Amino acid sequence: MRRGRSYIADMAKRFHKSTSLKELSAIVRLSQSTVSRVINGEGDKFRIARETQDRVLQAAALHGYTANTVARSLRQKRSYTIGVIVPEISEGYSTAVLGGIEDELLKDGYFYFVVSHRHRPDRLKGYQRMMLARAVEGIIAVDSTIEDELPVPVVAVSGHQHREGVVNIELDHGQAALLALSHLKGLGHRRIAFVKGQAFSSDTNRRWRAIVNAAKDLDIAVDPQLVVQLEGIDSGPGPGIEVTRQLLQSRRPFTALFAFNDVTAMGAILALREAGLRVPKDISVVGFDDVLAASTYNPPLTTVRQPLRDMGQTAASTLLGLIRDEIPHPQPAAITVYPNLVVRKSTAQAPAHAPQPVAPA
Amino acid sequence: MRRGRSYIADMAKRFHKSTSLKELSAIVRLSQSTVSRVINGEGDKFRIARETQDRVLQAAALHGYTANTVARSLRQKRSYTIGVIVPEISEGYSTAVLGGIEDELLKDGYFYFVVSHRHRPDRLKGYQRMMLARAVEGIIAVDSTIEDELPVPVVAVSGHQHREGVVNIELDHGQAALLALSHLKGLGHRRIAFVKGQAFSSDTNRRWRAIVNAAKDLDIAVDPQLVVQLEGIDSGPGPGIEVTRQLLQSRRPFTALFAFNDVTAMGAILALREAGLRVPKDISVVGFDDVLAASTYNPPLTTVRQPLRDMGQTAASTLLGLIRDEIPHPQPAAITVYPNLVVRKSTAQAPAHAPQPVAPA
DNA sequence: CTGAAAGCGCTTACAG
DNA sequence: CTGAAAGCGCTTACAG
Repeated sequence: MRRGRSYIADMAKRFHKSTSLKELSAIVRLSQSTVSRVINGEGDKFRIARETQDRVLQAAALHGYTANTVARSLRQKRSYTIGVIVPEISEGYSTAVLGGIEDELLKDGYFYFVVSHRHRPDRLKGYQRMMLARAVEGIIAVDSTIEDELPVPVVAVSGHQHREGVVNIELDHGQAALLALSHLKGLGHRRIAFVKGQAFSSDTNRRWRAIVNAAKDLDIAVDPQLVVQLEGIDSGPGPGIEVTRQLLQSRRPFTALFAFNDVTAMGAILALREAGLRVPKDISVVGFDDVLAASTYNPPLTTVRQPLRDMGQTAASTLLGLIRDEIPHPQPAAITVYPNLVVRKSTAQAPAHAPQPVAPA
Repeated sequence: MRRGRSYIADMAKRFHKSTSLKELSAIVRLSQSTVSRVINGEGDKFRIARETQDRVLQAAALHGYTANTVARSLRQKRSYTIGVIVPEISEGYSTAVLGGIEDELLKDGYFYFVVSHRHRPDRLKGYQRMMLARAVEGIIAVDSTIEDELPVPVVAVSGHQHREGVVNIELDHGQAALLALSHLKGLGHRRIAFVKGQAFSSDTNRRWRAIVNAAKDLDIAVDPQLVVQLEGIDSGPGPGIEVTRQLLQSRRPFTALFAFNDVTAMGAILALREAGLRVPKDISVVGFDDVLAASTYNPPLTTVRQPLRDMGQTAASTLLGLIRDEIPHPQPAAITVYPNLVVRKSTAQAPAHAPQPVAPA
């Protein structure tokens, strides 16, 4: 390989040795033990002379000493790192949660690895192993199911894993369903279509049961013919468009649609519009999550808001608590978080008669 | 702290010692050296008997041995980890790039830390230090400027840092501007408004210069009164709404608007609509990036597509090349990547006369 | 109050 | 072909 004249400089930079504890202690003429203690803020605990401490700290600052985290990890058998597993990284739901996780983790000096399994079980398993080999102290699984018993604490966000040792951060789906359905009922909707989530999403069943219950309580009939389910692993609007077209094709009348999530709601709106139906004039649509794009969509989405960022924060602080063993046993199986309804422009008064699609469906 | 009866079990799990090299070698009655070599696939290189190798591999599989990465890192002075710095994690642009980075990195056994600086210089600096203390072997900066000379290679995605040792992955902005403006010109637009990016975004100036050049080439006049600039650090549609309102208030006629990015385009459309203007009938709007939401927006956005995921992949593979010193010197200062125009529904034939806002502006 | 020494779990010259 | 031993850079009993 040919190299230019910057090679030497490059190499020097590459192998730039940052000051080690050994060097620093030689400089201040103290043992590594003492210097280490001062650096780690245990100076007072060991009653090291203030003056000595200052000398150490100054020298450290002067030489830009930062402890090598790898060595520290090896010795302490702690990595100050956790692993986060999400289904898909380039996607609103996961990233909102990641934002919350970051807030909480970094202020405690923890870093995190992120991996996305893209709904492939082998990737999910493989990454678990790799993260463990990297000594992560805990794992946060976002909308992903960890099947194995892991040697570190795990917190599941929307995972619903009722296994000993995992704490779930879960939304109150009963509340969510009630919020959405009573809003729709209040607007006069009686014939409501439902789009269930993909089978692999752990929220799917819980939310559906909650909807069935809420419908019963509110005295709303759930017509099985108006219930469709998302398929495939595509997390974009495609599957929502698809099932809405099917719904339309069945010619079963409805005036409102409750989608599994916002992206699906957007897909549904596309399909409705394609069939010549107006939202919300002809059909009201309610989404779920309140992702960033929900408010700028046209029409802005009425949606059940999940406090995604809070959920990330809670997941992180809970995991940290678990790692530090600060959470009293028995550990809670779940921490419930509450949704609220954000009413925007995709819902309106129900029309007198359920409309029919006009365009080529 | 009170503990339930699962405490012992918990602790056992927490301190679960995975098999060490020492243990494994005791089991197979070989030295750690030999076992280590076999595990690392250097068995043949050291001419270790096939049979011996098999015995080692089997025992490793049986006892689920995985080398402790922390110890390995310390010894080799390599971490197989890189750091990624983004402005904001919960945002379409960065996450698309992250997806590409992940693809490339994980297949080579590398992991990455992500941190977001949220446009605060102190966070940016602090994170650099923390990542370096964690021995990252390289850094990818997404739309962020690294000012210091770092002891590891850095690759900048849309960073434009022409400093020795950093490789920039950059879009061909000249091409991008030409694509957008000739599309608009072809539709008969002559009075075009421009929304420039925030001053802190490193793309802002380059793109603007490219636009000015392309306009000259295409013989399109750039009216300074129709040029506005985004302000603040909000990465949502807010700033776009704001400046479009100002534009409207100036009552300077225009028939098309070229936004700095898709989110801004969405904000602009909101503001236009608020003023009673229809998109694309009255005003055509062109976005930039082609984030996920662009295609589902209403109207679906005509936009200049940046191959974000590819840019992430290229950034990662380039960084890996730099780390392994496989890239010939002198290193390229930049790797250029090409945009393309995605024509959707937010642009149309220019109206005969520039429209005026009708609603309370 | 401070230090000498062991050891975390690997990899890798060096020796045979 | 295989192994004994050093050492990566820390922290932390243990000793005084």
